[in-house]
Amino acid sequence: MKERSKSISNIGVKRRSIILSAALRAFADNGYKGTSIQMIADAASLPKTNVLYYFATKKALYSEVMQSILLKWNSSFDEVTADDCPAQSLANYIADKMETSRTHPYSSKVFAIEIINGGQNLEESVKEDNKIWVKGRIAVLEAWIAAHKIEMLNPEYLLYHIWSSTQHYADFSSQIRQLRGREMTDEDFTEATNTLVKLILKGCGLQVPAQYIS
Amino acid sequence: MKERSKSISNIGVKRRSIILSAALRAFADNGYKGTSIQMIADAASLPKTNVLYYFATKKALYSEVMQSILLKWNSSFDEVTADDCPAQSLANYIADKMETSRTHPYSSKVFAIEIINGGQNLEESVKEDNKIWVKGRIAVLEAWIAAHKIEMLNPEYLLYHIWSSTQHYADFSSQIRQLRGREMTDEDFTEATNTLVKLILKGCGLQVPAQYIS
DNA sequence: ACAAAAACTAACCAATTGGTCTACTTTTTA
DNA sequence: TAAAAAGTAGACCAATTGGTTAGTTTTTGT
Repeated sequence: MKERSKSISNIGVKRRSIILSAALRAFADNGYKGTSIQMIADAASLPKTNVLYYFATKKALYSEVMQSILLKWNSSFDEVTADDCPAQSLANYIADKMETSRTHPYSSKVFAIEIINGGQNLEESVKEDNKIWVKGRIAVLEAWIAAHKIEMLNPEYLLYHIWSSTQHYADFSSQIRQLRGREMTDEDFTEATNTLVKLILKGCGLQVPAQYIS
Repeated sequence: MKERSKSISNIGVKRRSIILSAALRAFADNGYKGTSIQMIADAASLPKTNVLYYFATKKALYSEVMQSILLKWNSSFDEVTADDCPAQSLANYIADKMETSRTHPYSSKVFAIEIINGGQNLEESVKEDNKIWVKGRIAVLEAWIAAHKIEMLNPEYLLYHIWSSTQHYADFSSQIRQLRGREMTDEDFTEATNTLVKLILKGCGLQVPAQYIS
């Protein structure tokens, strides 16, 4: 059995992915400036020059980390239309975002720091794409409002509300851990998700889908 | 009229406060590591050594910035008891936090970055104080739940919900600005506050106080 | 087996950083 | 009014940083 396709820079692909993981974690814990290439190299058990062999500059490495983050952030809400059920769609979106917070906390943190610091390192195209996405989702929310399917409110603020309350569980995990004295378990996340779904859906005057009632 | 008390190192007090302001802003925009003493000195129109004259080390300066932040974060919710009206108390708390986001965005950002990065630079006593505060507030919320004044839910998650959704307007202001194409005005903040109050209070099964209906 | 391509790495470098030292000026105090 | 204290600031330093160079080792296709 040959393994041609596998062998083409297979090792390179693996190393790159190891470096990207180490970098993601390091950037989340220390910020862009607070992370040195040496730290990433150490975390990946590689010499510094090897990291620079795969990623020409620190900025380039950071950019790729950021890109890999944004790839993970697709959700079922992307395809929701005005014909879909608001309660189900919003509940699923909240649950999706909470799942991302649980499984990819470092991604959320790196993104958060980037935005807090002004998003200077985000490519303009990424910002524009996001703007388009938001416009589309707001259109759906407005259609629901017009059809009296959800309460009247500024849809923009509803989106911010969902983003902030779900991402909080990733970004502020250290504070949450400190307050409870232990890490959030999977069960805790389920309870938190159901609480959020209930709070937000009731806030919009919607019934909570059965699957989100604990 | 003499001015004895005023003259004692008056200039020092002023300089220190100017440096602290410049440092707050710089830390918010660039993170701890991303901020150099030189940057702060430039922003304060002082030579670098002058900054180090007032603050022995960068860490010491950062600590003082952090302390000044936490001082600003008192709110009427601190004194709320089980006898108070949940709807009014929670609505006021949300409005207080939104007002802090509006008037002290840099403080919120520096604090957020600190927590996201693990809170390594926060003194243990600060964390303990916060833990005690949270315990006290949770006790009040539990009393409200027991008295059927608000819906049954995990009070901890309600607190996180309020923190995250209000602080979002400070921390993620660059994203919000990008999406709307302009800064949030005071009127926008009022609308956002009222929207949040409505969402969260309805979520808890409470009536929105008249003053928060736009 | 072997040449080319890919992967790796030690040694090195210029720039920036936090911080010190020293000397000077201004302000306060007795 | 003179000494002491507070404030200002240039020159300097060791450590760390991102990045380069130049050469070696390993992998690969033929």
